[in-house]
Amino acid sequence: MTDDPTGRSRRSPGGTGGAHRRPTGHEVAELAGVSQSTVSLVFSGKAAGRVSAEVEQRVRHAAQQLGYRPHASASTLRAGRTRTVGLLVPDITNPFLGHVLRGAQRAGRADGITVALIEPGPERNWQLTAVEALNAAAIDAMMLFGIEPPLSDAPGPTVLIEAVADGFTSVLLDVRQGTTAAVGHLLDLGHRRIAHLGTDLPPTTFKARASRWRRELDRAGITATESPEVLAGFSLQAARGAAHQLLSLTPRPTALFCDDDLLAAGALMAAHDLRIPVPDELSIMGFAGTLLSEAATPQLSTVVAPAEELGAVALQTLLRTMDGHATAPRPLPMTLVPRASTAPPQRPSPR
Amino acid sequence: MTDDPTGRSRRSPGGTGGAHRRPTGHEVAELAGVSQSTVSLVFSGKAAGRVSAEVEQRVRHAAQQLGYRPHASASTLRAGRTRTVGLLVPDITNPFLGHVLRGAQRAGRADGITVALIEPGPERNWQLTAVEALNAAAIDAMMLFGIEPPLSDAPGPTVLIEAVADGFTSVLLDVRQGTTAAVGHLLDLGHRRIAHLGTDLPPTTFKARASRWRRELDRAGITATESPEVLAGFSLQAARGAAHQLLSLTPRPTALFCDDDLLAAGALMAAHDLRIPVPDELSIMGFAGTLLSEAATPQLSTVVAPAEELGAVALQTLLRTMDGHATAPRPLPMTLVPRASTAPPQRPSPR
DNA sequence: CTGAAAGCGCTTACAG
DNA sequence: CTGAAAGCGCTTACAG
Repeated sequence: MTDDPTGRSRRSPGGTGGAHRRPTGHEVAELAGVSQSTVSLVFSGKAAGRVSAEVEQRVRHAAQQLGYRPHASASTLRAGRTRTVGLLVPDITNPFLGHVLRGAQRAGRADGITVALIEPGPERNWQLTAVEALNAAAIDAMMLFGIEPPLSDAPGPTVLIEAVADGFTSVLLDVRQGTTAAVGHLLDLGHRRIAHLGTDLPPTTFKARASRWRRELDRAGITATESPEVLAGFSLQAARGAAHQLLSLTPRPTALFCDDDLLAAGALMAAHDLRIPVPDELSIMGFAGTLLSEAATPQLSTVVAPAEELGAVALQTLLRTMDGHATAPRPLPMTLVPRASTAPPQRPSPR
Repeated sequence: MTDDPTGRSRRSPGGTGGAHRRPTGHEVAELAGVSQSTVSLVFSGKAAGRVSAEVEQRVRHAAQQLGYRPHASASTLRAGRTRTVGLLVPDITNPFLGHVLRGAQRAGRADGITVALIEPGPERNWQLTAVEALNAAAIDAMMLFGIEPPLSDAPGPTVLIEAVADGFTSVLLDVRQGTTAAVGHLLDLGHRRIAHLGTDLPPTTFKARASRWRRELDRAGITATESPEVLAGFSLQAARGAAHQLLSLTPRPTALFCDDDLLAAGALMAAHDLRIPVPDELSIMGFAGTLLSEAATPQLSTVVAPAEELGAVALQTLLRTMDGHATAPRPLPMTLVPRASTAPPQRPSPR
């Protein structure tokens, strides 16, 4: 009784903001002339068949009048779940991420699920961060983006996005199909000397591009000599350097298949350095369909990943995992978007 | 006693994950041979002068052994604050945002503050979203990025980032100084016909660029006729179109000062369309220093905003606002980064 | 169909 | 310096 936790009387400064005390379920109950339990039933969506339609109406109306919303923490504390899932990412500034997050958030909205974006600090690993978030009961479950956990047990329900590891459910892009589309586009244009500007990052998704690229060329009867490959670090400058190597080969490749738009942007820089006109003397294919592919000059032909859908499907898959029905969804198809960086090779490639 | 909220026994699936029950403060207390209150004191950082060093050690050790972390929701419920602040943004895919969020998160980490990224859905306005988050006690306070609220009262403590409105504390980039640096760079290179490719977005930050650009040219004795201006929508294609206009003027501007890297990327496309070599016959200045400026071909000279610092300062300012000491920090200086898209005009501009 | 009551795990005056 | 106790606002069997 002597007790007075006035956390929210501090709510006023900033805007001049009304320092209204939050109404509680009790107050709503009083106004509606029902018990607090009934109010809870209505707001937790468990009213069906337990509260009469008429009473539910009265409750909702009273709540509306008072501006009531259930207190998230009280609910979490009692029910043992936060209805928040974490999206752990190695790099929060990844241009792809915004769309994935948006897709996941929108998919969760209907079920009242919130997605929290979590980036482990530079000094911490994701495992530690995940365990802490789980232990603080800040999240119920998590999605790992582009992280391949070394061991098969995570501290809680987990889904991997664009990553694969033993014992985990993955939500993947169909990069094989995407690669086939990209390389097919170059073949259709008449290219034969199609080099691969890849990256040496560990995730499986990159290896899949490399092997599929090779397979498509094999099928077209193109030899390994005609189609060189260089693996670069995942950065503009690394890609630029690697592209320099590729472009100083004789005969020079007429097309570059790049593992990502970022690498393609680096290749564009290299072509510019060497005064090789794109697409007249060199075609460059990106991969992912980020803003970078649109903003590049010339605009990059690329294979677009359905980033929002990826996020949405990941969230739905995670929800099923939490229910114990873990089923991996089929890989999401990518879409070829030919733009200005690809064209037929200048003359039929000498054989 | 009949009561059994087993929220966390569901934690197992996904990874094979250990379904350890979370330890409570009580269990830590027992192991350490102290009361639960003492454990709480230690973990809420209020131990100084209230718990002996020796006891504190014992508590921490016991906690470590059990893997204890205070339950965030229990703490929130009791203390009346979440230690989470919202970062409300109109567009979660803005390439600038990642850095701002990172800065804010890192600045908050020391104080145990978490930053939640919130994007109102397409159909909802930010006010509604903010009120809901606040009412659900999901956040204590918020930062609005690039949103200028029409009215001076927000539903809770609020700080504006790169936006200005009556009655609110703002955290700003020094875009005037940035503009001076950008335009000064072009003047130093010898340009006189420096056009402005601006945007018609409402935030004050854009108007500041326009007026400062004009002022710098005035000071250099350059007339309005020599320095045309076009305002475009904030998109690549809009910028491309606007740049076309600017570049078909006679005499043609020798330099373009763009309000943002995105617009500069659009200008680069227009120059490419018209076969105007950059920087030989046209210099293009970006603004912001996003990935776009690095990935462009040629790389954009730009004025770099300290995005992480912006986020960090915003968070610190918000914390002070919540304490009632609202003081606007001084605008953060921007840094001129000359790259490959600017060079002296081809010949001394005729006058 | 509705209500009374216990209890989730903390924080916080207060008493000692 | 330490502990006992109340209570934050919900959810959830259980009884009626």
